[in-house]
Amino acid sequence: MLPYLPNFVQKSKSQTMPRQQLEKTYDPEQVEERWYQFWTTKGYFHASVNSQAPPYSIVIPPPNVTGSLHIGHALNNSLQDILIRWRRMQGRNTLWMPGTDHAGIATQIVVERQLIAEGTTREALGRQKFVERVWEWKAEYGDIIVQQLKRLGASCDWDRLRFTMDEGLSRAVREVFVRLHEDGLIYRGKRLINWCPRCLTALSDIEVEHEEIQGKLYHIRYPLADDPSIVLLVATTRPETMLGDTAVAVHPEDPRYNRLIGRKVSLPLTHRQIPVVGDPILVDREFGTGAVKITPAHDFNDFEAGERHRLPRVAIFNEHAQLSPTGLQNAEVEEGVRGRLVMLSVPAARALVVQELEARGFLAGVEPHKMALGKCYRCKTVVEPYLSPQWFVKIKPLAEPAVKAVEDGRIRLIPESWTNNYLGWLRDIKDWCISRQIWWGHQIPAWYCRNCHADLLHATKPDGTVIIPPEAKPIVARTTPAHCPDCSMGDFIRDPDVLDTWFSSALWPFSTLGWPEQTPELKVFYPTSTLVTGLDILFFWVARMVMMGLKFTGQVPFRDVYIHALVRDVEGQKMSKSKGNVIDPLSVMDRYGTDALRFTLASMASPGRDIKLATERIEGYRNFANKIWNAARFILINLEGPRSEAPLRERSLTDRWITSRLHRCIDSVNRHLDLYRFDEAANALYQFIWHEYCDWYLELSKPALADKGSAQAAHTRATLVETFETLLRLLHPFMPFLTEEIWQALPHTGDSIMVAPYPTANEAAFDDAIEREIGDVQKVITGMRDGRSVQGIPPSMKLQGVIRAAEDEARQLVEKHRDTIIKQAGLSNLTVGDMAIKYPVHAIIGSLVLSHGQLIEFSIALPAGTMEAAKERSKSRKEKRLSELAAQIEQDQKKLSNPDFVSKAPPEVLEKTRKRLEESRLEHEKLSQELQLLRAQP
RNA sequence: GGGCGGAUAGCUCAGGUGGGAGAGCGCUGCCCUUACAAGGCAGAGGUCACAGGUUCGAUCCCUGUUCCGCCUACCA
Repeated sequence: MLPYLPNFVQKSKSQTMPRQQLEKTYDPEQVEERWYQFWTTKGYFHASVNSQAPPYSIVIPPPNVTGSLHIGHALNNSLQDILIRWRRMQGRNTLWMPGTDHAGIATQIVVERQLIAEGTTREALGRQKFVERVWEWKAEYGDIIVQQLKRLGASCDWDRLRFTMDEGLSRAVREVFVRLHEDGLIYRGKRLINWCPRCLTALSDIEVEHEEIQGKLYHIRYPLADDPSIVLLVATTRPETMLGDTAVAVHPEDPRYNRLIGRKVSLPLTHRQIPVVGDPILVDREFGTGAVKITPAHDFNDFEAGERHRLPRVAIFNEHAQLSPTGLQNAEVEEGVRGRLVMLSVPAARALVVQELEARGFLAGVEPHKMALGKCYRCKTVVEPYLSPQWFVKIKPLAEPAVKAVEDGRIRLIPESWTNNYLGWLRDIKDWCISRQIWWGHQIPAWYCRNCHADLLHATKPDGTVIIPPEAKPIVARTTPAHCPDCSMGDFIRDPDVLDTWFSSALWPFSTLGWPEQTPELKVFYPTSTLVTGLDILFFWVARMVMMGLKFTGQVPFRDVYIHALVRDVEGQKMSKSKGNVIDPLSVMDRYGTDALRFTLASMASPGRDIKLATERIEGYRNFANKIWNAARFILINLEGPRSEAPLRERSLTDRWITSRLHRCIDSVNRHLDLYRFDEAANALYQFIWHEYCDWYLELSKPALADKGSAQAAHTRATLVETFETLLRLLHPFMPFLTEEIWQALPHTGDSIMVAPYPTANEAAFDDAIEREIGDVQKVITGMRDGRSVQGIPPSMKLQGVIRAAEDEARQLVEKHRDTIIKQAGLSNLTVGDMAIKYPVHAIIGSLVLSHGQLIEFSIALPAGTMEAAKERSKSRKEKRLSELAAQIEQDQKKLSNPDFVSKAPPEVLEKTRKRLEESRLEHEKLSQELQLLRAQP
């Protein structure tokens, strides 16, 4: 235990310096690592499968192994850690399952870049060597993000750290693939998919980002084959694809064109003639010219139209999205143009085709047109629809139960407003393309018999990968098959594709717990309790986990899904390295401390709203940490002497007051955390600690502590320790390091604050009467301070005060607290009496109404000679207040003279209005008198 | 094109079930009052986007408008 003694204790013991000379500011740097070490060695993060306590579990959204902690991670994981620490302190058997994601495309890109820097390439290395290289890379850099999470204070169960490419998780992936295939929910087919010509792989629909751009709509003339005088005008945004057209569609009920259905047009720039077909689905009569070209190999709608009309598919682009020689040949493009077109990129091809069409009079017009452009979410390259054999998950049968689970409340989305989004997406979901043409990832467990496919398996890609044609028959199995079921030979080639990274992520909640084994972990911690995630991966990840969880465990993977917002910069812009507006959480932690960062993020996590983060805000919470630090210093300095064991009711009014307020704060924090209102919980803590505990309670406690030997001091010391220790526990989930550091220095029981019990509100401690009474005292003090502040009187100048009140009750209150008022309002003495007693000669006067409606008047004497200026300032303030009151009075009078209001408003509102009116009148009358007095004076 | 969210103090945002507008930061004034100048005390600052409606009463509920985000979509 000794090496972990906090700074407080070490310093005050090891050096004989007086306690007052403890560090004045909190230094997070030398605190954080020490306590994290301590927690880890003590094994506090580890969850037990043998515990009898009710479980609470969260699986981390696995960050990419290539990742470095960004502010989004910081938010996501701070919130998770708050929940986990809160529940752990509440006594739950808590598991926070950590891990990382192999991030197929992203990781492959990183390692490829490294190879290029070394002067070699992935292709030169070959698949096996390349994958080895990625593993080496992972071994070296893969846990950077893990270290960064630790820096953030994340209390993950690191003993259980997982990786999506681990053997266990890979086994789960294979198992799921095979079972889905057996159930007919996975199939292979040649279909049009989204293709990234830079990554050279297929992408799923949601991996395509749509960007609205100002494009052009081209009108092109297609003359009838047997009567060139008749021209069909088609409209397109992609004129270069016309070379691959295999039909033109018109609406069957469009009188302008329907007589042309069944005839043929000559496709410009080619030797081909293509049919005119009628298609009510594809064609919108209102749009463009009412006639559409059909290019089944390069457009999703056209692909489907092509199926309907059994049209041939002419693919003209290669995998790099360049016009391929064979494509152009198949398209029967005129020889003259073909030579100039070959190997051109899409934009170049478009320019040339348009130019050529125009030169020959086929171009009828160009108009501006807004359209959406699809881009690869990893590299931002424009995505092409590309015809190729791929693996798909038939998703509808999986989506339906996932819809139901949310509909019937087995899964709750928070905030609820995302529910419709989620449901809408799932109800309208399309099959999921899961194969990727990269090397890093889970290779698809499908094999092809070389013997049966002797003629089919010869072609290879430039990187040496064998091309498996769509008609090849896959054997899907958990391990390499021994014999071919058809020919019983044993020579196989494995499908070279790997699975979409999100395929393995979808299994995360149960694969990390050991599935398909029925492990104790799975029994205890599944379904998990809460998932905390950003809305950007609601579809990518959350929806798919629900589908897979239900399919393979029969249970939902989690009960609550808390969806937090994105972190943006002050301007509301998405943070990105290229814009240079990133706030790096690591440098924030260096500069302001981890606790300040965590508290900032928590306090800004309002539901359904993006977080616009400014460093000033973080600085503010760094100051908050320092404030707490100094409150702790104050308490430690004043701790000498016995502490009373007396029950609360025997303690002072202020002690009872702060206890009551503390328990309201406890109540508020717990309630808000229950509702995932991290912001409200954080704000309640901030408000209470700074503005009630420090600003008032610590100040009010000073006189009581002055006489160390007094019984009063013993009571107050006890209250200080009890309340502050409780407060630290209450704050711990938000600011784990600071609270541990201080807690260890305070009298406490237990080894660590992180396993101490979380405070619960004791309603018996709530005391309305005392809160009202102290509230009145605060009002009097503030009123008198205001008076002197307006006159610019320095705090060091003690003034004579007089308080008058007509009612005994009010005078008694003031008498009871006279010492407090004298001290806090900076008075030299205080005279209390009825309305007959005199004010000092040079005095400014004020008045206020107490909580029970009694009016009190007060005055503070000013130094001679300052009266003239003081009167003016005082006058204008009183005038202002007077007009406010007048407006208030008028408003309330109007209400109360309205018979509808009196008869229809609820009684308590009526009562409140009457009381307010009465008090306003009282104060108004008093103020008028004071003002008159001021005016009357020379 | 659909869907969702937002518009409240100079800035960033809170404001369960309608009943005297709040916080943080910033700003102004006075203060080094031995826990804290990363601080204390006090203060200024708002036709709650606009127009209607419901109601005794609307920042809150309803309708419409404008502007701004986000998600989604195959209108060539």
